[in-house]
Amino acid sequence: MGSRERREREREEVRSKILDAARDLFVAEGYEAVTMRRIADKIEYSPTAIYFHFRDKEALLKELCQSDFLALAHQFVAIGTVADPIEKLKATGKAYLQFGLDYPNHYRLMFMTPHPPIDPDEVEKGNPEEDSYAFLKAIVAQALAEKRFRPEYANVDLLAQTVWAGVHGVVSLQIAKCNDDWIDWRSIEERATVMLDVLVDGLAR
Amino acid sequence: MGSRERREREREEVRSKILDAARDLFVAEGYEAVTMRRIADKIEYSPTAIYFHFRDKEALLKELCQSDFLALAHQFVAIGTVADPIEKLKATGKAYLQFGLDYPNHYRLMFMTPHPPIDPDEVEKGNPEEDSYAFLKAIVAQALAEKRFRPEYANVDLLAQTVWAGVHGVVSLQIAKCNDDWIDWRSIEERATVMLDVLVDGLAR
DNA sequence: CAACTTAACTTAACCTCGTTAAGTCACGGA
DNA sequence: TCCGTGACTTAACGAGGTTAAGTTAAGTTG
Repeated sequence: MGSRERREREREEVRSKILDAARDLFVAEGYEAVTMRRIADKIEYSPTAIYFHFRDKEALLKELCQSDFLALAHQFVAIGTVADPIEKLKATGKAYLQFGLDYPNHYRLMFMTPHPPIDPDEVEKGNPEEDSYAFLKAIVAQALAEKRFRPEYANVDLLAQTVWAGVHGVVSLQIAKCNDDWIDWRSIEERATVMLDVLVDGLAR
Repeated sequence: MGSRERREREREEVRSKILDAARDLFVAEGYEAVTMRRIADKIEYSPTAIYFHFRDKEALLKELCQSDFLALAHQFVAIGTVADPIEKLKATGKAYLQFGLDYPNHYRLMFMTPHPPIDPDEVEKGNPEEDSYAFLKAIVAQALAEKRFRPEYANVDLLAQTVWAGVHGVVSLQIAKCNDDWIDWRSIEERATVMLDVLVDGLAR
Protein backbone atom coordinates (compact mmCIF):
# COMPACT_ATOMS: atom_id res chain seq x y z
CA MET A 1 0.00 0.00 0.00
CA GLY A 2 2.69 2.40 -0.96
CA SER A 3 2.71 4.14 2.36
CA ARG A 4 6.26 3.07 2.97
CA GLU A 5 7.22 4.57 -0.33
CA ARG A 6 5.41 7.77 0.45
CA ARG A 7 7.27 8.04 3.74
CA GLU A 8 10.54 7.48 1.99
CA ARG A 9 9.68 10.08 -0.59
CA GLU A 10 8.77 12.60 2.09
CA ARG A 11 11.98 11.86 3.91
CA GLU A 12 13.94 12.38 0.74
CA GLU A 13 12.13 15.65 0.18
CA VAL A 14 13.11 17.07 3.54
CA ARG A 15 16.63 15.84 2.96
CA SER A 16 16.98 17.75 -0.25
CA LYS A 17 15.32 20.81 1.26
CA ILE A 18 18.13 20.80 3.80
CA LEU A 19 20.73 20.36 1.10
CA ASP A 20 19.27 23.15 -1.01
CA ALA A 21 19.15 25.56 1.91
CA ALA A 22 22.66 24.65 2.95
CA ARG A 23 23.94 25.08 -0.60
CA ASP A 24 22.37 28.52 -0.92
CA LEU A 25 23.85 29.71 2.33
CA PHE A 26 27.25 28.12 1.79
CA VAL A 27 27.49 29.63 -1.68
CA ALA A 28 26.46 33.04 -0.46
CA GLU A 29 28.50 33.22 2.73
CA GLY A 30 30.88 30.30 2.95
CA TYR A 31 30.87 27.21 5.11
CA GLU A 32 32.17 28.66 8.35
CA ALA A 33 29.82 31.62 8.36
CA VAL A 34 26.71 29.46 8.08
CA THR A 35 25.19 27.93 11.19
CA MET A 36 23.03 24.88 11.51
CA ARG A 37 20.43 27.09 13.14
CA ARG A 38 20.20 29.33 10.10
CA ILE A 39 19.90 26.41 7.74
CA ALA A 40 17.10 25.13 9.95
CA ASP A 41 15.41 28.54 10.05
CA LYS A 42 15.45 28.74 6.30
CA ILE A 43 13.50 25.51 5.89
CA GLU A 44 11.39 26.14 8.99
CA TYR A 45 12.52 23.12 10.94
CA SER A 46 14.29 22.95 14.24
CA PRO A 47 18.09 22.70 14.10
CA THR A 48 18.04 19.18 15.44
CA ALA A 49 15.90 17.99 12.58
CA ILE A 50 18.95 18.26 10.35
CA TYR A 51 20.73 15.69 12.48
CA PHE A 52 18.05 13.19 11.67
CA HIS A 53 19.15 13.38 8.04
CA PHE A 54 22.87 14.13 8.32
CA ARG A 55 25.41 13.04 10.86
CA ASP A 56 26.88 16.50 11.31
CA LYS A 57 27.67 19.75 9.55
CA GLU A 58 30.59 18.23 7.74
CA ALA A 59 28.45 15.45 6.33
CA LEU A 60 26.30 18.14 4.77
CA LEU A 61 29.40 19.68 3.29
CA LYS A 62 30.68 16.40 1.97
CA GLU A 63 27.42 15.62 0.24
CA LEU A 64 27.34 19.03 -1.37
CA CYS A 65 30.95 18.74 -2.46
CA GLN A 66 30.25 15.43 -4.10
CA SER A 67 27.46 16.81 -6.18
CA ASP A 68 29.65 19.80 -6.99
CA PHE A 69 32.33 17.51 -8.32
CA LEU A 70 29.63 15.98 -10.44
CA ALA A 71 28.54 19.43 -11.63
CA LEU A 72 32.11 20.18 -12.61
CA ALA A 73 32.30 16.95 -14.55
CA HIS A 74 29.07 17.94 -16.30
CA GLN A 75 30.58 21.26 -17.36
CA PHE A 76 33.33 19.26 -18.97
CA VAL A 77 31.00 17.12 -20.99
CA ALA A 78 30.12 20.06 -23.22
CA ILE A 79 33.74 20.10 -24.33
CA GLY A 80 33.57 16.59 -25.72
CA THR A 81 33.13 17.93 -29.25
CA VAL A 82 36.53 19.58 -29.58
CA ALA A 83 38.68 17.22 -31.58
CA ASP A 84 42.15 18.64 -31.26
CA PRO A 85 43.48 17.49 -27.89
CA ILE A 86 45.58 20.60 -27.34
CA GLU A 87 42.61 22.87 -27.92
CA LYS A 88 40.48 20.56 -25.84
CA LEU A 89 42.93 20.88 -22.99
CA LYS A 90 42.70 24.66 -23.15
CA ALA A 91 38.91 24.55 -23.35
CA THR A 92 38.83 22.29 -20.30
CA GLY A 93 40.99 24.75 -18.46
CA LYS A 94 38.63 27.57 -19.36
CA ALA A 95 35.63 25.58 -18.17
CA TYR A 96 37.41 24.84 -14.92
CA LEU A 97 38.18 28.52 -14.49
CA GLN A 98 34.57 29.44 -15.13
CA PHE A 99 33.39 26.97 -12.55
CA GLY A 100 35.71 28.46 -9.96
CA LEU A 101 34.57 31.99 -10.72
CA ASP A 102 30.90 31.05 -10.71
CA TYR A 103 31.04 29.14 -7.42
CA PRO A 104 33.98 30.51 -5.44
CA ASN A 105 32.67 29.23 -2.13
CA HIS A 106 32.19 25.77 -3.54
CA TYR A 107 35.59 25.96 -5.11
CA ARG A 108 37.19 26.91 -1.81
CA LEU A 109 35.75 23.85 -0.13
CA MET A 110 36.51 21.55 -3.03
CA PHE A 111 40.06 22.57 -3.84
CA MET A 112 41.43 25.05 -1.32
CA THR A 113 40.56 23.43 2.00
CA PRO A 114 42.31 20.38 3.43
CA HIS A 115 39.81 17.67 4.35
CA PRO A 116 40.35 14.61 6.49
CA PRO A 117 41.34 11.72 4.26
CA ILE A 118 38.33 9.91 2.86
CA ASP A 119 37.37 6.42 3.92
CA PRO A 120 38.51 4.01 1.23
CA ASP A 121 35.04 2.45 1.55
CA GLU A 122 33.36 5.56 0.26
CA VAL A 123 35.68 5.94 -2.70
CA GLU A 124 34.18 3.89 -5.43
CA LYS A 125 34.99 3.93 -9.06
CA GLY A 126 32.95 6.45 -10.97
CA ASN A 127 32.98 8.87 -8.08
CA PRO A 128 32.56 12.45 -9.26
CA GLU A 129 35.94 13.87 -8.45
CA GLU A 130 37.80 11.10 -10.10
CA ASP A 131 35.59 11.57 -13.10
CA SER A 132 36.81 15.12 -13.56
CA TYR A 133 40.39 14.13 -13.08
CA ALA A 134 39.89 11.15 -15.35
CA PHE A 135 38.41 13.49 -17.94
CA LEU A 136 41.54 15.57 -17.82
CA LYS A 137 43.74 12.51 -17.99
CA ALA A 138 41.85 11.19 -20.99
CA ILE A 139 42.59 14.35 -22.93
CA VAL A 140 46.23 14.21 -21.97
CA ALA A 141 46.37 10.55 -22.94
CA GLN A 142 44.89 11.34 -26.31
CA ALA A 143 47.43 14.09 -26.89
CA LEU A 144 50.19 11.74 -25.83
CA ALA A 145 48.96 9.06 -28.20
CA GLU A 146 49.04 11.58 -31.01
CA LYS A 147 52.55 12.52 -29.97
CA ARG A 148 51.57 16.11 -29.42
CA PHE A 149 53.71 16.59 -26.31
CA ARG A 150 57.43 16.99 -26.13
CA PRO A 151 59.11 13.64 -25.60
CA GLU A 152 60.53 14.55 -22.18
CA TYR A 153 57.01 14.87 -20.81
CA ALA A 154 55.56 11.44 -21.27
CA ASN A 155 53.73 10.79 -18.03
CA VAL A 156 49.98 11.23 -18.08
CA ASP A 157 49.63 12.04 -14.39
CA LEU A 158 52.48 14.49 -14.42
CA LEU A 159 51.08 16.34 -17.41
CA ALA A 160 47.55 16.38 -16.04
CA GLN A 161 48.71 17.55 -12.64
CA THR A 162 50.80 20.32 -14.12
CA VAL A 163 47.98 21.73 -16.21
CA TRP A 164 45.59 21.39 -13.31
CA ALA A 165 47.98 23.14 -10.94
CA GLY A 166 48.47 26.01 -13.37
CA VAL A 167 44.79 26.77 -13.79
CA HIS A 168 44.12 26.12 -10.13
CA GLY A 169 46.81 28.62 -9.28
CA VAL A 170 45.07 31.31 -11.28
CA VAL A 171 41.62 30.51 -9.91
CA SER A 172 42.63 30.14 -6.29
CA LEU A 173 44.74 33.27 -6.18
CA GLN A 174 41.79 35.10 -7.63
CA ILE A 175 39.48 33.75 -4.94
CA ALA A 176 41.85 34.27 -2.04
CA LYS A 177 43.56 37.47 -3.05
CA CYS A 178 41.28 39.47 -5.30
CA ASN A 179 40.90 42.04 -2.53
CA ASP A 180 44.57 42.75 -2.15
CA ASP A 181 44.62 46.21 -3.56
CA TRP A 182 48.32 46.75 -3.64
CA ILE A 183 48.84 44.11 -6.25
CA ASP A 184 48.05 45.41 -9.69
CA TRP A 185 46.09 42.42 -10.83
CA ARG A 186 45.78 41.90 -14.55
CA SER A 187 42.33 40.76 -15.55
CA ILE A 188 41.51 37.19 -14.64
CA GLU A 189 40.82 36.37 -18.29
CA GLU A 190 44.20 37.56 -19.36
CA ARG A 191 45.95 35.69 -16.58
CA ALA A 192 44.09 32.50 -17.41
CA THR A 193 44.75 32.80 -21.11
CA VAL A 194 48.45 33.35 -20.65
CA MET A 195 48.69 30.50 -18.18
CA LEU A 196 46.97 28.06 -20.49
CA ASP A 197 48.80 29.21 -23.61
CA VAL A 198 52.22 29.12 -22.04
CA LEU A 199 51.66 25.91 -20.17
CA VAL A 200 49.92 23.87 -22.82
CA ASP A 201 51.95 25.14 -25.75
CA GLY A 202 55.08 24.76 -23.66
CA LEU A 203 54.29 21.13 -22.99
CA ALA A 204 53.40 20.54 -26.61
CA ARG A 205 56.12 20.17 -29.16
CA MET B 1 62.90 58.50 34.61
CA GLY B 2 62.79 55.38 32.57
CA SER B 3 59.92 53.79 34.40
CA ARG B 4 57.66 54.54 31.51
CA GLU B 5 60.12 52.88 29.20
CA ARG B 6 60.37 49.86 31.45
CA ARG B 7 56.58 49.52 31.46
CA GLU B 8 56.53 49.73 27.72
CA ARG B 9 59.24 47.10 27.46
CA GLU B 10 57.37 44.76 29.78
CA ARG B 11 54.22 45.28 27.80
CA GLU B 12 56.04 44.49 24.61
CA GLU B 13 57.44 41.37 26.20
CA VAL B 14 54.03 39.97 27.06
CA ARG B 15 52.84 40.92 23.63
CA SER B 16 55.51 38.88 21.93
CA LYS B 17 55.00 36.00 24.33
CA ILE B 18 51.43 35.89 23.10
CA LEU B 19 52.55 36.06 19.49
CA ASP B 20 55.11 33.30 19.96
CA ALA B 21 52.62 31.00 21.65
CA ALA B 22 50.02 31.70 19.00
CA ARG B 23 52.52 31.08 16.23
CA ASP B 24 53.56 27.73 17.69
CA LEU B 25 50.00 26.57 18.04
CA PHE B 26 48.84 27.90 14.66
CA VAL B 27 51.77 26.27 12.90
CA ALA B 28 51.21 22.97 14.65
CA GLU B 29 47.44 22.76 14.40
CA GLY B 30 46.09 25.52 12.20
CA TYR B 31 44.19 28.68 13.03
CA GLU B 32 40.72 27.26 13.52
CA ALA B 33 41.86 24.46 15.81
CA VAL B 34 43.59 26.81 18.24
CA THR B 35 41.58 28.52 20.95
CA MET B 36 42.30 31.72 22.79
CA ARG B 37 42.12 29.75 26.00
CA ARG B 38 44.90 27.44 24.92
CA ILE B 39 47.12 30.29 23.83
CA ALA B 40 46.51 31.83 27.24
CA ASP B 41 47.24 28.55 29.03
CA LYS B 42 50.52 28.24 27.22
CA ILE B 43 51.81 31.58 28.48
CA GLU B 44 50.10 31.22 31.88
CA TYR B 45 47.84 34.21 31.57
CA SER B 46 44.09 34.38 31.59
CA PRO B 47 42.38 34.35 28.17
CA THR B 48 41.20 37.91 28.59
CA ALA B 49 44.75 39.15 29.03
CA ILE B 50 45.25 38.56 25.32
CA TYR B 51 42.53 41.07 24.57
CA PHE B 52 44.50 43.72 26.32
CA HIS B 53 47.16 43.34 23.64
CA PHE B 54 45.15 42.35 20.58
CA ARG B 55 41.69 43.33 19.50
CA ASP B 56 40.61 39.79 18.69
CA LYS B 57 41.79 36.46 17.39
CA GLU B 58 42.01 37.73 13.86
CA ALA B 59 44.26 40.60 14.86
CA LEU B 60 46.66 38.00 16.21
CA LEU B 61 46.48 36.23 12.90
CA LYS B 62 47.03 39.36 10.91
CA GLU B 63 50.11 40.31 12.89
CA LEU B 64 51.57 36.84 12.44
CA CYS B 65 50.82 36.86 8.73
CA GLN B 66 52.62 40.14 8.34
CA SER B 67 55.79 38.82 9.90
CA ASP B 68 55.41 35.68 7.79
CA PHE B 69 55.35 37.77 4.66
CA LEU B 70 58.53 39.30 5.92
CA ALA B 71 60.03 35.86 6.53
CA LEU B 72 59.19 34.89 2.99
CA ALA B 73 60.89 37.99 1.70
CA HIS B 74 63.93 37.05 3.76
CA GLN B 75 64.06 33.62 2.12
CA PHE B 76 64.23 35.40 -1.18
CA VAL B 77 67.17 37.53 -0.21
CA ALA B 78 69.47 34.51 -0.36
CA ILE B 79 68.72 34.30 -4.06
CA GLY B 80 70.12 37.73 -4.76
CA THR B 81 73.38 36.25 -6.00
CA VAL B 82 71.99 34.46 -9.05
CA ALA B 83 72.79 36.64 -12.04
CA ASP B 84 70.79 35.12 -14.86
CA PRO B 85 67.22 36.41 -14.46
CA ILE B 86 65.66 33.27 -15.89
CA GLU B 87 67.52 31.06 -13.45
CA LYS B 88 66.79 33.54 -10.70
CA LEU B 89 63.11 33.28 -11.47
CA LYS B 90 63.26 29.52 -11.14
CA ALA B 91 65.24 29.74 -7.92
CA THR B 92 62.69 32.14 -6.50
CA GLY B 93 59.96 29.70 -7.39
CA LYS B 94 61.81 26.92 -5.61
CA ALA B 95 62.26 29.06 -2.52
CA TYR B 96 58.58 29.91 -2.56
CA LEU B 97 57.73 26.22 -2.84
CA GLN B 98 60.00 25.40 0.06
CA PHE B 99 58.37 28.03 2.21
CA GLY B 100 54.96 26.59 1.51
CA LEU B 101 56.07 23.06 2.31
CA ASP B 102 57.86 24.12 5.49
CA TYR B 103 54.98 26.18 6.84
CA PRO B 104 51.78 24.82 5.31
CA ASN B 105 49.59 26.32 8.00
CA HIS B 106 51.13 29.72 7.53
CA TYR B 107 50.84 29.31 3.81
CA ARG B 108 47.16 28.49 4.04
CA LEU B 109 46.46 31.66 5.95
CA MET B 110 48.69 33.79 3.77
CA PHE B 111 47.64 32.62 0.33
CA MET B 112 44.72 30.24 0.47
CA THR B 113 42.28 32.05 2.73
CA PRO B 114 40.27 35.09 1.73
CA HIS B 115 40.72 37.92 4.22
CA PRO B 116 38.62 41.04 4.59
CA PRO B 117 40.18 43.81 2.51
CA ILE B 118 42.85 45.67 4.42
CA ASP B 119 42.46 49.22 5.54
CA PRO B 120 44.35 51.47 3.14
CA ASP B 121 45.75 53.16 6.27
CA GLU B 122 47.62 50.05 7.30
CA VAL B 123 49.11 49.47 3.89
CA GLU B 124 52.29 51.42 3.79
CA LYS B 125 55.09 51.20 1.34
CA GLY B 126 57.69 48.65 2.34
CA ASN B 127 55.06 46.35 3.74
CA PRO B 128 56.19 42.73 3.75
CA GLU B 129 53.88 41.24 1.20
CA GLU B 130 54.57 43.86 -1.36
CA ASP B 131 58.23 43.30 -0.75
CA SER B 132 57.95 39.68 -1.85
CA TYR B 133 55.85 40.60 -4.81
CA ALA B 134 58.17 43.47 -5.62
CA PHE B 135 61.08 41.06 -5.44
CA LEU B 136 59.42 38.88 -8.04
CA LYS B 137 58.58 41.87 -10.19
CA ALA B 138 62.18 43.09 -10.06
CA ILE B 139 63.42 39.81 -11.47
CA VAL B 140 60.82 39.90 -14.19
CA ALA B 141 61.71 43.49 -14.98
CA GLN B 142 65.36 42.57 -15.25
CA ALA B 143 64.56 39.73 -17.62
CA LEU B 144 62.36 42.05 -19.63
CA ALA B 145 65.12 44.64 -19.83
CA GLU B 146 67.47 41.98 -21.13
CA LYS B 147 64.84 40.99 -23.67
CA ARG B 148 64.71 37.45 -22.34
CA PHE B 149 60.96 37.08 -22.71
CA ARG B 150 58.98 36.58 -25.85
CA PRO B 151 57.79 39.89 -27.25
CA GLU B 152 54.10 39.09 -26.81
CA TYR B 153 54.59 38.96 -23.05
CA ALA B 154 55.79 42.41 -22.18
CA ASN B 155 53.85 43.27 -19.05
CA VAL B 156 55.70 42.96 -15.76
CA ASP B 157 52.62 42.33 -13.65
CA LEU B 158 51.19 39.81 -16.03
CA LEU B 159 54.42 37.85 -16.15
CA ALA B 160 54.93 37.99 -12.41
CA GLN B 161 51.36 36.96 -11.73
CA THR B 162 51.57 34.06 -14.13
CA VAL B 163 54.71 32.62 -12.60
CA TRP B 164 53.35 33.18 -9.12
CA ALA B 165 50.07 31.47 -9.99
CA GLY B 166 51.89 28.48 -11.43
CA VAL B 167 53.99 27.81 -8.37
CA HIS B 168 51.13 28.67 -6.07
CA GLY B 169 49.01 26.12 -7.88
CA VAL B 170 51.53 23.39 -7.19
CA VAL B 171 52.00 24.37 -3.55
CA SER B 172 48.37 24.87 -2.72
CA LEU B 173 47.15 21.69 -4.36
CA GLN B 174 49.78 19.88 -2.37
CA ILE B 175 48.58 21.42 0.87
CA ALA B 176 44.89 20.99 0.22
CA LYS B 177 44.84 17.70 -1.62
CA CYS B 178 47.87 15.65 -0.61
CA ASN B 179 45.54 13.23 1.17
CA ASP B 180 43.42 12.43 -1.83
CA ASP B 181 44.54 8.88 -2.37
CA TRP B 182 42.83 8.24 -5.64
CA ILE B 183 44.94 10.76 -7.47
CA ASP B 184 48.31 9.30 -8.36
CA TRP B 185 50.32 12.30 -7.33
CA ARG B 186 53.74 12.64 -8.86
CA SER B 187 56.30 13.84 -6.39
CA ILE B 188 56.01 17.46 -5.40
CA GLU B 189 59.56 18.11 -6.57
CA GLU B 190 58.83 16.78 -10.01
CA ARG B 191 55.61 18.73 -10.28
CA ALA B 192 57.32 21.93 -9.21
CA THR B 193 60.25 21.42 -11.55
CA VAL B 194 58.05 20.78 -14.55
CA MET B 195 55.85 23.75 -13.71
CA LEU B 196 58.78 26.12 -13.44
CA ASP B 197 60.59 24.77 -16.47
CA VAL B 198 57.59 24.83 -18.74
CA LEU B 199 56.31 28.14 -17.50
CA VAL B 200 59.53 30.11 -17.35
CA ASP B 201 61.06 28.62 -20.47
CA GLY B 202 57.74 29.02 -22.22
CA LEU B 203 57.64 32.70 -21.39
CA ALA B 204 61.26 33.13 -22.37
CA ARG B 205 62.16 33.28 -25.97
C1' DC C 1 52.37 60.54 53.32
C1' DA C 2 47.64 59.73 51.97
C1' DA C 3 44.30 59.82 48.40
C1' DC C 4 43.61 59.19 43.64
C1' DT C 5 44.41 57.43 38.97
C1' DT C 6 45.68 54.26 35.71
C1' DA C 7 47.76 50.18 33.52
C1' DA C 8 47.59 45.37 33.49
C1' DC C 9 45.62 42.17 34.59
C1' DT C 10 41.68 38.23 36.67
C1' DT C 11 37.13 36.10 37.54
C1' DA C 12 32.66 35.49 36.10
C1' DA C 13 29.66 35.67 32.72
C1' DC C 14 27.37 36.25 28.03
C1' DC C 15 26.29 34.59 23.68
C1' DT C 16 26.65 31.80 19.75
C1' DC C 17 27.39 27.32 17.95
C1' DG C 18 27.61 22.36 17.12
C1' DT C 19 25.61 18.62 19.03
C1' DT C 20 22.90 15.42 22.17
C1' DA C 21 19.30 13.84 25.58
C1' DA C 22 14.80 13.41 26.45
C1' DG C 23 10.54 13.94 25.28
C1' DT C 24 6.18 14.32 21.94
C1' DC C 25 3.02 13.14 18.56
C1' DA C 26 0.90 11.19 14.55
C1' DC C 27 0.31 7.16 11.98
C1' DG C 28 0.37 2.33 10.53
C1' DG C 29 -0.02 -2.34 11.95
C1' DA C 30 -1.42 -6.31 15.35
C1' DT D 1 -7.62 -0.30 20.82
C1' DC D 2 -3.10 -0.25 21.94
C1' DC D 3 1.56 -0.29 20.76
C1' DG D 4 5.73 0.97 18.45
C1' DT D 5 8.25 3.41 15.45
C1' DG D 6 9.60 7.26 12.54
C1' DA D 7 10.07 12.18 12.36
C1' DC D 8 10.35 15.40 14.56
C1' DT D 9 10.69 19.38 18.92
C1' DT D 10 12.26 21.55 23.26
C1' DA D 11 15.81 21.95 26.51
C1' DA D 12 20.24 21.72 27.53
C1' DC D 13 25.37 20.85 27.45
C1' DG D 14 29.93 22.24 26.58
C1' DA D 15 33.30 24.66 23.91
C1' DG D 16 34.73 28.86 22.16
C1' DG D 17 35.20 34.10 21.26
C1' DT D 18 34.43 38.02 23.66
C1' DT D 19 32.97 41.48 27.32
C1' DA D 20 31.69 43.45 31.98
C1' DA D 21 33.05 44.17 36.30
C1' DG D 22 36.13 43.89 39.54
C1' DT D 23 41.15 43.81 41.62
C1' DT D 24 45.77 44.96 42.49
C1' DA D 25 50.02 47.13 42.25
C1' DA D 26 52.58 50.95 40.63
C1' DG D 27 52.91 55.69 39.85
C1' DT D 28 51.09 60.60 40.48
C1' DT D 29 49.34 64.44 42.83
C1' DG D 30 47.90 67.49 46.88
